Amino acid sequence: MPGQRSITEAENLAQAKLGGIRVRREQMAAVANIYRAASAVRQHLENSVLRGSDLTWTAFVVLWVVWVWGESETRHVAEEAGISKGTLTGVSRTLESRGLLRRTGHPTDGRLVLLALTAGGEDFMSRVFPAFNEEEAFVTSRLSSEECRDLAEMLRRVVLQVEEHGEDRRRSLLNGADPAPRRSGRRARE
Amino acid sequence: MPGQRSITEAENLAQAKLGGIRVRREQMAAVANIYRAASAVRQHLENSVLRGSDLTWTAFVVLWVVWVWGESETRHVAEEAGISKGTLTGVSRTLESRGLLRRTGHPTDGRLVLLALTAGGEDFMSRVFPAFNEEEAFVTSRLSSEECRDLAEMLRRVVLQVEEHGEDRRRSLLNGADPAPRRSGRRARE
DNA sequence: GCCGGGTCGTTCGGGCTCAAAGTGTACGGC
DNA sequence: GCCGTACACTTTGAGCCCGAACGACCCGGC
Repeated sequence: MPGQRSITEAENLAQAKLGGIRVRREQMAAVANIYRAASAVRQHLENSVLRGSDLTWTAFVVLWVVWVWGESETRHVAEEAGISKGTLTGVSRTLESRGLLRRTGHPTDGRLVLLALTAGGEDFMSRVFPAFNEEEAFVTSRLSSEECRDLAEMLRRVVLQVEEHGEDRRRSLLNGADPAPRRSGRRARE
Repeated sequence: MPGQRSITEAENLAQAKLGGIRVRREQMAAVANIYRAASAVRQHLENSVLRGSDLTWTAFVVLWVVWVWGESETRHVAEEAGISKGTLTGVSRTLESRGLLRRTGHPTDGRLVLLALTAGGEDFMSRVFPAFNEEEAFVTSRLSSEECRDLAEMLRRVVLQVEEHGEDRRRSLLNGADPAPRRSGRRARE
């Protein structure tokens, strides 16, 4: 079970595997737990409040972004929701077919598409968001509000570090070489 | 850009949307940032150390689990890696086709399948893990080791809360009703 | 007027994701 | 030896996921 014990155990085993090489344990444990917690929270929410309406976490996040920000251009929604533009095309189509989201062309710029909630979508969010927030409180119930604030603040620093320096870092790791191509993805026409 | 400002702004907008209803802000911000940080970290690692070998985060995690724990039964690997058994079937096949993983039937229990690294897999991990750990240090570089420990500890409490009480919680939310079926998934034969 | 560089959303390919259904093995009771 | 229950992995179907390629569009310069 992925509790505290096995995490520590895994660290020791990894250390042994590497012989003399230094492992940055605290950093490794922090990253591992960020991911573990994200999965646990997502799974809990998908199987509780979102299950009844058969929405995925991602679909809900997109809906939430549009609800909060109002009618928006797709690229901003993708950015805020943390998914790629290509993924948003699919997700927004799913939400449209469920009658929760509306897609409209921009009146003056033909390249843009605007997303907005339908009346049903507004209704859905004002009904489901409180339940969602209630579960957010449930999963964090072993932390005080103060601790939640600290936790959020530390995570914010991780996000900012990657946002502000990630690209440079990746470039310098490549050391001038071209980035390796991805095995999957669209190919040039011939 | 999903930095601190927009998060706070989103909270205020959500509050306005709900009128008088209480929003648990700290809890909401904590959950939102857990997910944001997890995505940022995953994306950075996939586009740096994992890109050259064209492995996804999930594939790497599976490899890591098998590397650390040694030859293991698939259900334990799935559990540790935080993915479902069905997903593991696919991922382990990908890794097998890349020559990094070996799948063997259990010598005495025909139901079990054992996963182990090939020589190439061992080689790969001892080469790539140090680089991976280096990036874990990079993304957390705005936190002290002390703060990383605290962060990991708080996240551990979130994970434990969901693991220990999540199922009961979901059951009680349903209030005796049958869980809603998922739209996707296999159908009965007729 | 039109041409070329830039931007936008969409398409595409390979792969991941889950849960439910299905297949096959194990093992205790009789 | 056979039967039923339990268990472990695989298959399936619908959908998410990314990034590169693509086509439609915008706009400044000429």
